[in-house]
Amino acid sequence: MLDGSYQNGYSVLMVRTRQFDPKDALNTAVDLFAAKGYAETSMDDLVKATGVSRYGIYGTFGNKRELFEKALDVYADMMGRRAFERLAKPGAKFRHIEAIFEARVADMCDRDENRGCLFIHTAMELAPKDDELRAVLKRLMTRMSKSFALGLRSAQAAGEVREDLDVRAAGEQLTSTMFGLAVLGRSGFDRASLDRIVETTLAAYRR
Amino acid sequence: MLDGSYQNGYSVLMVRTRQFDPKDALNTAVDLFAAKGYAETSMDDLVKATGVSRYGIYGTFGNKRELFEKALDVYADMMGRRAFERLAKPGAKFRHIEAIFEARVADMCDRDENRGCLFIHTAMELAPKDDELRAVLKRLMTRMSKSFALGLRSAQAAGEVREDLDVRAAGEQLTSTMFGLAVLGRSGFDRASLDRIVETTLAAYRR
DNA sequence: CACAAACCAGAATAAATATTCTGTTTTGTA
DNA sequence: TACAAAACAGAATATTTATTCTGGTTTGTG
Repeated sequence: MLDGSYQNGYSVLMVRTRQFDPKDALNTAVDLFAAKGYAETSMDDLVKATGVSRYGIYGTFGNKRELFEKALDVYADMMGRRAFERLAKPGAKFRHIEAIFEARVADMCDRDENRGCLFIHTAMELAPKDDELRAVLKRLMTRMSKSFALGLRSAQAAGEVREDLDVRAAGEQLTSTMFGLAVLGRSGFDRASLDRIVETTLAAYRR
Repeated sequence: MLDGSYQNGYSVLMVRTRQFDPKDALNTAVDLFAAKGYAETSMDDLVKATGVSRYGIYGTFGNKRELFEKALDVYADMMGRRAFERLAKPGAKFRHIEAIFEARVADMCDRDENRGCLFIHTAMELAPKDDELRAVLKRLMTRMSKSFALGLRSAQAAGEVREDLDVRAAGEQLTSTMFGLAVLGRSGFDRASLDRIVETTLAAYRR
């Protein structure tokens, strides 16, 4: 039975419980996909990294494509919750934006294993031939841009940011910069370079 | 004989001439790799798109990896010649930088078939596990940054750019922006958004 | 305890694909 | 024109990999 209708407490009589936490497995999948992208991450990589059997993966997550889409959701959620949610709340300050970029730079050049970026992988390998995924991606990135814009608006109100800044355009610029940093980090640019890019960008916003 | 020692006018007695222009074939390979990346471009795709037989491709370019590396060279050369060379010459103006971004935006959202970016594909799929390729990429991108910096310096001398701009940092920022634009373009952002990003970035440089 | 449903490990299958091989065709010189 | 080197088209091979299948194991309930 591989139709996924069981694979969890959906049957009246559950006899054997699964021996892994789907949440953990999904997080591991997120890391793998973010690091290597869709095509370069094999089901075998996923089996080994999660310690979950093929049966478990297919039964719980469907096929590779569905697993990837779930991973993309989780990734976007993580980014949203960890960083961007704060910007939409009242009282957001410029330092919250700075913190997002500090974390991004750290992710993109400090680790031994570069953490990659699931958005970029999706944009480059999947988006061109998958209209739905491209739409998802656009929505997620637009949300990012809008969060930045809201944060900048708050910072403007707090007198931290130039009054004449077009926060919508700046939000889009910051989103673009997030991806540019990742590409340069992957290409071996050091932390100092990435820091300079962030500082140059943000300096133009400050009052 | 697949050792590549013939495959062109290298033998004393050439009997049959190849029926394709290696230059054309390589340009086609550049387009394919730039659009789809390394893994997603199969040798079969290359055979079909170039019209060249497997024998011709392997004999002339070696294997897939070598062909990709040659394509990356050509791609970097094209970018260098078409756009960046101008920035290093005396008398470079701000409009030359603007023109580079206009062309980039056009490439990334005007075409039916998005033209992609070989640098990003290389950075995302190959660079992490290939030290040499990562070094090549870093060198190429550094060259881009320096070209931008030189152009900005000239524009500064011509009074078009703020005197207090750190042209090195700005050059790196523009390089990063080139990649950010490509990622957003692939994700379905429209021309207006990309134009706003470019304008926001460049506006901060103007005197 | 015994059953059966759901799980697990890993083998089997099928498809894709990089690379090599084979039989045929071309063509500059003798 | 005949030869042979080199090119061509496409078949064969070997490898990788997504997915399914199989045989055995676990465990909540009767």
